[in-house]
Amino acid sequence: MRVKVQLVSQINFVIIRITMYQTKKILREKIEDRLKLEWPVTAEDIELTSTPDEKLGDLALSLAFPLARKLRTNPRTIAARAVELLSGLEGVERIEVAGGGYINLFLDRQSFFDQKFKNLDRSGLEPEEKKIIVEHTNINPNKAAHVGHLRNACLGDTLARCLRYKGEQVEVQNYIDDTGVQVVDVVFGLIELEKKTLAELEKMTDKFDYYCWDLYTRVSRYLADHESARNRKAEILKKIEHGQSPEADYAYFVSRRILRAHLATMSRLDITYDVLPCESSILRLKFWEKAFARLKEAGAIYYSTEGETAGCWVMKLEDNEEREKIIVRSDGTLTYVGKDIAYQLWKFGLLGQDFYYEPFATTGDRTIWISSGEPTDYDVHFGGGSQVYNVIDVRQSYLQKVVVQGLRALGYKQEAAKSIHFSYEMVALSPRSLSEIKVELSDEDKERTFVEVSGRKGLGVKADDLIDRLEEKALAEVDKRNPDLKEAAKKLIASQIAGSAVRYFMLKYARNSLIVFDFDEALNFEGETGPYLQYTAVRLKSIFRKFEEKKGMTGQELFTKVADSQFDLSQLKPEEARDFWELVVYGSLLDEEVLRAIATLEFAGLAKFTFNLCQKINGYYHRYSVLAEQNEKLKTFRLKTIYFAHQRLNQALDLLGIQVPDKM
RNA sequence: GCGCCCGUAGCUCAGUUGGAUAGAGCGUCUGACUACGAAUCAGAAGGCCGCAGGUUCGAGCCCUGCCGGGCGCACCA
Repeated sequence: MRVKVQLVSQINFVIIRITMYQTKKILREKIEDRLKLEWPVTAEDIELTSTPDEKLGDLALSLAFPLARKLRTNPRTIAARAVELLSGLEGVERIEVAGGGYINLFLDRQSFFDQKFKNLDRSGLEPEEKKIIVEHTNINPNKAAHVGHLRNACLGDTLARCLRYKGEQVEVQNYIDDTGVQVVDVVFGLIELEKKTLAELEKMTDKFDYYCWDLYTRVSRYLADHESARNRKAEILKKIEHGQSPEADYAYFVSRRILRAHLATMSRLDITYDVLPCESSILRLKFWEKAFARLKEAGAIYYSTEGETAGCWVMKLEDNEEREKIIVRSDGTLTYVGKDIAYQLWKFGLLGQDFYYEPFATTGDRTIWISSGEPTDYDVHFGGGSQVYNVIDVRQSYLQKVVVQGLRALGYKQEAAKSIHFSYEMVALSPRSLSEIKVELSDEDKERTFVEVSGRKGLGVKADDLIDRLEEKALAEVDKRNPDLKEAAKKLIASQIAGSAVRYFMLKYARNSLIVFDFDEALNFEGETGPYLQYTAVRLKSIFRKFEEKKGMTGQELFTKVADSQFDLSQLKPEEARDFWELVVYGSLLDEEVLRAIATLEFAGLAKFTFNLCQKINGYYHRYSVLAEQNEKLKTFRLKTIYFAHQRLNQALDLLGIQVPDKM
């Protein structure tokens, strides 16, 4: 079932962005001012890191080590002098030398607490780009989506969320290759093997993407075995590229129908798009011709007259003079790279031309627009970004380099530098998962410890199958714990749990790490998983629900309206003071984690951070009862503490695309 | 052959861009539900960080070589 889900982002936590990022920023400047009077230090030398243990301090400087080398003296001497120079720093309680020369800072907790909990909306994060384009998903519209596509979409969607959190304007594009060879294969199958008319296809109601998944595999095998059929395939390709033919009508029908299936699959994970640029529109509007003329003019490509590439337009590779990449084939047709160069130019607004658009679908209150080669009634525009992320797996690194080289050759140095290939490793299948989906392996594949997902071979775990299984399992768990809920509510919750499981699973691995997909791991709801994070947030939510029921006051009202001076940190027992502090400091690191994630294009750290935050939260309220606390001041203090943690967690979960139900 | 990536606990993986005692989850073993929700929490065991050199105050991280595995190098995308 497809459940329309609400975006979590708009409601609760618009205001609260308590962050260590800003504290560090201010401290760094002050430290630099003081130290540079005596030593040759710059802002970059002053890196405030966390200490390995809370007892050692809150923030650490290791600059004594490199400085000692430069000044030919002892790190401890430097550190000791630095402590003198930094004495009385605002917001810092004391400074100590530790180890071989670490300078450890202990923040003034009361003032950090007071200040941070008052200045709620000062994050210190600022946008740097005019507009950022994130291209992801990009599934050939000829078959069902599989787990490999899910990794791509989860990474791309999370990147977009992080960039938006930072304050950037983000446009999410999903490129649709509706005239490519993969669609051609399925059209060939429908016409030549299945002998289906368009009218018959339109009557097919269920799982068209699954039907095409099988058909595509059959066609691939058929074409491998029947060389004579390849002429017919080539003919279909040309007709589809040219448009205005029965074959093109099939391609249009297939690609749109499958595209809708993909969008439905992705919406199950709360993933959506702004615009769907189609290859057919690029061809119709002759984007390539413009790019072609410019590439020729700039001498970026040339007509080859000898060797294997005779009769083709080719590009020499910058890093390897020996090699050349064919851009236009000897029969005059365009390779994928050629189209991609034109597309990349358009993304930066360098083509001097835009697509036409029309609405294709809506998710929530957002419209998804699709490109058109013909004028429409809608005055909307896309593209024209100042920075572009292409989320594409690592196997296409070489082609991405060629695209960027094309931009550089045209003199667009800036845009070339701002073209970022977000590469990631593929998803492969374990032998066990293969036996679960009952596929037969070639003898060669049987020797391997894992097998690459392949749409052509039909080797893959379909995205909807995985999500279905997760929902089924989640529904059973929800039913067990909340038997009184209505059926629709249970299903909605199950879908949210399934989504969180998929998303966390796809994000927890570093992008360079190959995922060998295993059902047992993906279906796990305990430990470091999406549902664990969700569960933590749900329990916090219910604490505040109960609080509101009793007191008629929301957590936010308590947090923002009840004065901080009511409670003095020194009244806490040392153990609780420590646990409180650890939770607050850790929670305040979120913004830095987001910036790091963007800088390194690595979300595993953000996922792990969120998980660790959950562990700390669970531990905290396990040790200190909140609503049952008799001392009202202490109770208020604890409520505010977990409210803060709750908000930070909600923000982190929103970035990971994980939704928080009321119960689960 | 050339290029890129990976090798860390029994398994799956982190490791903050060279910093303090290498961390999680799963699995195994102990313990905690008359509940602010046990999808949880507390604890234990488990490591020549593939191997060998080098760089330096300091290396899982950087350099070189080797071993093992993967992916690219199409007139496919």
